[in-house]
Amino acid sequence: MERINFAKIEKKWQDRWEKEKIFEVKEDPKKKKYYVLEMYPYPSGEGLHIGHAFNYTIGDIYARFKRMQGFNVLYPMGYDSFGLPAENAAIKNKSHPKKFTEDAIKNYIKQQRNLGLSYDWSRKVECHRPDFYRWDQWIFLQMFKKGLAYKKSAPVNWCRKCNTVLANEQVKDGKCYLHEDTEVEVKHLEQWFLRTTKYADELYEGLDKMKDWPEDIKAMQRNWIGKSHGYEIGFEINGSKKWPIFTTRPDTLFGVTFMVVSAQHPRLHELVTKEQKKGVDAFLKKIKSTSQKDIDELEKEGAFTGSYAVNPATGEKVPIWVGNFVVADYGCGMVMAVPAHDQRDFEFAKKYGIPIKQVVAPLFKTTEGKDAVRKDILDDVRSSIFAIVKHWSEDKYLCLDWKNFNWKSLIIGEVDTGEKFEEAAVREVREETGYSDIKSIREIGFENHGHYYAEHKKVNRYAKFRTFLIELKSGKREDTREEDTKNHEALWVDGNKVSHFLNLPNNKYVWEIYKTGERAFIDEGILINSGKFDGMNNRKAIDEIGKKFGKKVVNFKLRDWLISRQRFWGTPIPMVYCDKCGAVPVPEKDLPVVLPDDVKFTSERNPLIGDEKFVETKCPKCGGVGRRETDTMDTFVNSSWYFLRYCDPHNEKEIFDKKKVKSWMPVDLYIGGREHATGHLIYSRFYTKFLRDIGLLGFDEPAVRLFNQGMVQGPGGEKMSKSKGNVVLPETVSEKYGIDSARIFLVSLGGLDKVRDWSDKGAEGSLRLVERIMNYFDNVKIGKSSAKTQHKVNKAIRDVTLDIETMRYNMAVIKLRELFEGLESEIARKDLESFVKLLAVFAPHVGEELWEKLGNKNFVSLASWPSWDEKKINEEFDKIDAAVEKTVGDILNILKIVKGEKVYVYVLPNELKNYSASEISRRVGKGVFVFAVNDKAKYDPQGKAGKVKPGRPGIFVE
RNA sequence: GCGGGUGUGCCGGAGCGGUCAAACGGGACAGGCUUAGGACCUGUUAGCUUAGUGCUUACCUAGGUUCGAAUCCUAGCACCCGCACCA
Repeated sequence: MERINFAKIEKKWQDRWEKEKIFEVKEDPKKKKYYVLEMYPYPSGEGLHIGHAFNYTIGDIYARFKRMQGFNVLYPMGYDSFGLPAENAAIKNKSHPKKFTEDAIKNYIKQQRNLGLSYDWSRKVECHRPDFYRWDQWIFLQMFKKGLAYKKSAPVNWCRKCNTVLANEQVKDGKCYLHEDTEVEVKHLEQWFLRTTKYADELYEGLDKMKDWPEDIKAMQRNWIGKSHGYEIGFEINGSKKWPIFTTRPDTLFGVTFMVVSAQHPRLHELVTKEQKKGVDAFLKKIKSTSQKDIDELEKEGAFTGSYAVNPATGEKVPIWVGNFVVADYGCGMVMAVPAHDQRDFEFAKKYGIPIKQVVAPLFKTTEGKDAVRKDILDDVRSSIFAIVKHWSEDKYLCLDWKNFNWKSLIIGEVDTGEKFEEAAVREVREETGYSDIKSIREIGFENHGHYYAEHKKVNRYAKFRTFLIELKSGKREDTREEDTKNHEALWVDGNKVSHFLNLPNNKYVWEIYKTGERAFIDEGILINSGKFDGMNNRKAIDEIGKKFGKKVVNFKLRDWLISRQRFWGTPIPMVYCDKCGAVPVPEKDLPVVLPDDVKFTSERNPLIGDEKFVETKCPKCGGVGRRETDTMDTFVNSSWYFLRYCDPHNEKEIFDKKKVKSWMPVDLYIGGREHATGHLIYSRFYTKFLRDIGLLGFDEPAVRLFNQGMVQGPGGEKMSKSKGNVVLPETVSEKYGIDSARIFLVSLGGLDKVRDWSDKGAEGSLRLVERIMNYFDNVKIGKSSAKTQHKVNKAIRDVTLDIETMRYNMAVIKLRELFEGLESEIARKDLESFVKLLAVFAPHVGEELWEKLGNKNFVSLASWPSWDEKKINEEFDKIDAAVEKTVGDILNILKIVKGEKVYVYVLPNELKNYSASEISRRVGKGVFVFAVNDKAKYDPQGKAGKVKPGRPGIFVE
């Protein structure tokens, strides 16, 4: 087959599309709008790789599809052109980041054009241009007016490599999001923040309504915003002021034995007494010197401040510690510590010898079987013990087998009046087993309660158990009384078999605690040591105790967005500092504050700082000497609203025309990477809500539907990277297979949201398809479609339409393939055109070429999407195909037996239609003569065909 | 620890109650076409078996629901991803 010159075809159509501006759109009240958007890229010097191509192809296919369906499709592209790499490149080459950036953009545009993407290029936005970033500054001023932009001193994340601070969202795993090898340091600086927390609740609750966003992204945002319900409880400190603390577990209030304040708490010094200052300072110094990495596995540490708080529930005085595990800006920066019921507090208390007070006890209530609590019998409340008795020389434990009750237990016993628990444990072991030579005894875990029917005593027993480990010194035994031992047999059980041996849940539980080590009890249980709340279920007690001692509050993990960056290549923050007036906003009429073009990039330092022309200005308020803010904004500020600017990209009077935005927004389909889940995708939601509240927008969320594409990896399943040398470039791919084949290949590799590996073999497969299609068009006869063809075409239109709609492009391509396989050598023009239309969204250049070949003068890109006729779809045809399939198999089987001879095959068309004979003939190859026959008797004198089962085609051989 | 997700043939990957030994592609193998072919066409690709069939074992594992399960439920295992000292 002659090689097709894809490069020529691609160029031809890309030029025509551009020349005739067919993808440029205007608002049109007569058409329904559809806004398809891919996250605009940072124009890096490296250009696009095949992963980008995949990303854009997803959107392009959808945009083309919607356009052909008659929607007025807005499908723009732009560049996130502020950012560090450009600045670093400028420093390296002693040039200006603008030059670097604009070169990179040119390259991007060229590459994207070559992918055949149907962007409306007239709407391109580039955020490094003053006509864009002046509106960043304008929004900042609106936020400033509303108190949503503010400056404060705070501990901030500093990246040494970026030489600037970072937002919380830009710190991943303690590392900088741009430099995975660089640990973020903490610095205390005056910085500008945007008050994202004002919208925390709406950002959180709004997620429930976003049905067309992926679950995982919404989960990540929920987790990031971190809404939690709890109570604020005031603790009196040092006899005077009340400090509030936040807790989700007020049910454990009676168990508070100390308080912990954050080491970063701004009011820490008020708590530290003279006597303790030295200790606290030493502690603070120590934790400052620990690197972020160590903090990850850090043990809980702290120091006593010397102050005390009063527990409002018990009136007890408890010490206040400073600790490294309390976050300063979450909740109140101080926590009530309940070591018995919080694992962190538990570890801290163990380490510093602080008392542990249990206030919740696990309850094991038997509700089934013969031991189930009986309703008609009163409870008998008793104090009881479990004893874990360890063998004097081996790893064995003494257990009881209660044959008549089907219990397998540890040593269980009741505490007599006036007796201590330990004494009872020792006594019970002696009475029930005879062992009496004890080396040591210690308590294990917490009190736990059992509620069951005790058959041997005929009572409902409510037992409060404490557990003791008793180690024997020797096997010395005393005599036992028969009445104590008649119900059970004492056995020594191997340490690793005890867990299987025991069959009572509470026994299993205390054994588990003994084996795995003691820890805080955090599960559901019954309150104890809690005054009048004793006996209450702790879940219920959360509200009961919370209400009594505090007030209900909601807390968020989300922090305000730190937007100051100590770098040049970003939007200047429009503020002026004046000795008299303080921080003064630049008046709107003076916007934009423009980045100078003539600065020298000589060092790592932000060159704005030394640029007197930029810095020196007048105070807008008093006219006196003013100095401009030299920090710039985080680049995520630009991406928080760029999608609005596409609606009205050249407006010089205002940020955008409200009417235009109203007619295009919100984005109907937003495509981009998962990595933006908790950054860009939260920021842009925040901006949308703010702009709505100042009256510019009439909707709540920027994007109706979000789609996260999967990553494209290198051939071996490895991430593409320059260092590995496995980067696949779209240019190379285009040259080898044509970009249309590559587009088809990329989207056929399985779900679009799944990871995929590039493979040359796979791309060849798609190329074969494209070549076969083009070849078919060279030979096809245009005439009439058979009913079968009509069936196939209509069914394919229906299926492909649905598959594209639901973004199952891989399935759509398969349906297209199947359709193509089934096309016959003669076909109606309309059906052939439908096929081209379906193909054209995936393979736009080839689509146009074939469209033209069919004699069309317009563009298939603007043709209307084919509709299908349900009446033409007849599943019978698929059954016939299956029958043909089967018959071919059968014939080939027969051929194996009658090898080498001429074979005549007669096909009885009980299931097959007449035309199937030629299809069968084609597939079984030469040397076999296939005939369709109607008169069975005539061709089948022996009646062989009669043996054929109904529902299958009959064949027989002459 | 919390949260999201995934487990199917040699590989990628459809299927999500019967029409499933399981689409489609890739690979491998066989045959045809041809001077030749890495190009194209046709077929095979769990095992056994038959002249068009039938059977067995199969969709991570173990149970369950059902006349019937790759598909639904329960438990477990494995892997991937995100967040994580958030009180």
